[in-house]
Amino acid sequence: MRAEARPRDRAATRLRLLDAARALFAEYGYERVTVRMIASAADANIALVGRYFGSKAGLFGEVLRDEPTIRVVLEGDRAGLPRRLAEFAARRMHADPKSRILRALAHSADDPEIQELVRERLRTAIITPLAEFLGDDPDAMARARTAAALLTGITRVRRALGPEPPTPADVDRLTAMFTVCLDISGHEP
Amino acid sequence: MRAEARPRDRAATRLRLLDAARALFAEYGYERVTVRMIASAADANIALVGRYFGSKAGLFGEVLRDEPTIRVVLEGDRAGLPRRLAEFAARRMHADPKSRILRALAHSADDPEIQELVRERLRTAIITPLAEFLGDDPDAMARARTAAALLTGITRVRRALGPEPPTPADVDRLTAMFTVCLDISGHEP
DNA sequence: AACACTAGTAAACAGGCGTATACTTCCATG
DNA sequence: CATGGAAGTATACGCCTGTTTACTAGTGTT
Repeated sequence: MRAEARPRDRAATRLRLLDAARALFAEYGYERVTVRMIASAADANIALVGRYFGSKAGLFGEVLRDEPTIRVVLEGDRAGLPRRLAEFAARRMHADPKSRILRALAHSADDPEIQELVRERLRTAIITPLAEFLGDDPDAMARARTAAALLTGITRVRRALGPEPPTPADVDRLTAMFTVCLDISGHEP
Repeated sequence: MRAEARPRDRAATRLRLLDAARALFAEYGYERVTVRMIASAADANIALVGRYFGSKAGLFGEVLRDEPTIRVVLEGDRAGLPRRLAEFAARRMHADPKSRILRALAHSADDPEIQELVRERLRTAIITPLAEFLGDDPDAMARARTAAALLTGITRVRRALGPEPPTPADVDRLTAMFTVCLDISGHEP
C-alpha cells in the first residue's frame, strides 16, 4: 500500500539505490548489508540493483568510486595537515546524525552475539588493560581507545594491501605515535 | 576411506576443532569461515561443532577466550611501553601464519572482488594522495600507510565499541600522532 | 560375552543470500 | 488513441549457511 505513486524515473531510482547503499555500507560494511536491505531502504525493487549496477559488488564499487577522497583535507598548508587529518578522523567518531529508520534492519541478518563478543574482546584484551596501565590519567580510556585503533588499523591495512615487512623506521615511527598517544615521555638519548 | 582409524577421544577431537577454528578465524575472520571448513580442517564431523561448543558463535567465543591479551606487552617499565607496543604492532605487519594473535578483530571478511575494490580504494583515496603530498620523503609511502591505518582503525573501533563524540583532547592527541607519523613539525604556539 | 554409554557419522532441514526471469504498468511518441 | 519500449514488480532459482536429527559403531564395565 503506497500512499502516493512516484513518477517513473530511472535516474532518480538509481540515485536512491546509490544513496541507500552508501549509507548502509558505511554503517555496516559490505557483508552485513544485503541487497534486500538496500532496495528496501531505497524503496525500490530488489531486481533493480542487478539491473542498474550489475551486481551487489558493482553497486559497492560505484559507491566507493563516488566517495570523496581525503584530497580536500590535503588542501592547505603543510603545517596544518596533522590537525586537519585529526579533525577528519574525529568527524568519523560521531554518530551519523541523519541516520534513517530502516525497516529492513529490523529483520536484518546481523549477528549481535558476535558483535558483542568482538566488542568485549577488544575491551578486555587491549583497551582496559592499557587504560589500567596508564593509571590515574583522566583520559586513560580515550588514549587506550586510540592506541587500540592504531593497532587494529595496522592489521586491517596490512590485510587489505598485503603484508609488508616493517622497517626499523616503521617501528620508530610507531613508537613515537604510541608515545604521544599514551602521553609517555620516553627517555630520548 | 580413512587410512588409519583414530582412537575415540572427545577431548582430543574438541581440541582439534578448537585449534582449527583458531587458525581459520585468525586468517579469514569470523564470517568467512564456515563450520564445514573448521570441521574439515580438524578432520571431524560437522555436527560435533554444535555438540561440543553449542554453536559456531560459541566456538568463536571459546577461541577468543583463549587468545592472549596484550598484558605481556604491558609488563615492563612505562617508558618502554610505546616501543613494545610498536614492536607488537610491527609483528603484525609480518606474514606470520603461526601467529596466535587473533586478527579477527580487524578482519575484513570479503570475497576477492570486494577485497580488490577496498584495496584500490584505500590506495587511491588515502595513501597515494597522502604520499604525494609528502613529496620527496623517502618514507612517504610507509608514513601514508601508517596514517591510513590510524584513520581506518578509528573507524573500525568506533564501529565495534559504538560512537563516542570526540573531545578537544582527542583531536589534539590525534593531531600529535599524525604530526609524528607524517614527520611534520607543526608551529606550536 | 553382553550391555550401556557415548563418540562419531550421514543426511536432511529451514532459511537467507545474490541473482535471474517472466510479467505488469506506465509514458512518450507515432 | 494506439503502441512499443522502458521502468518497475513479483517470484522463483540455485546455492550455501548453521543447525539438528536419526543413526552407527566403537569401548569401558560388569
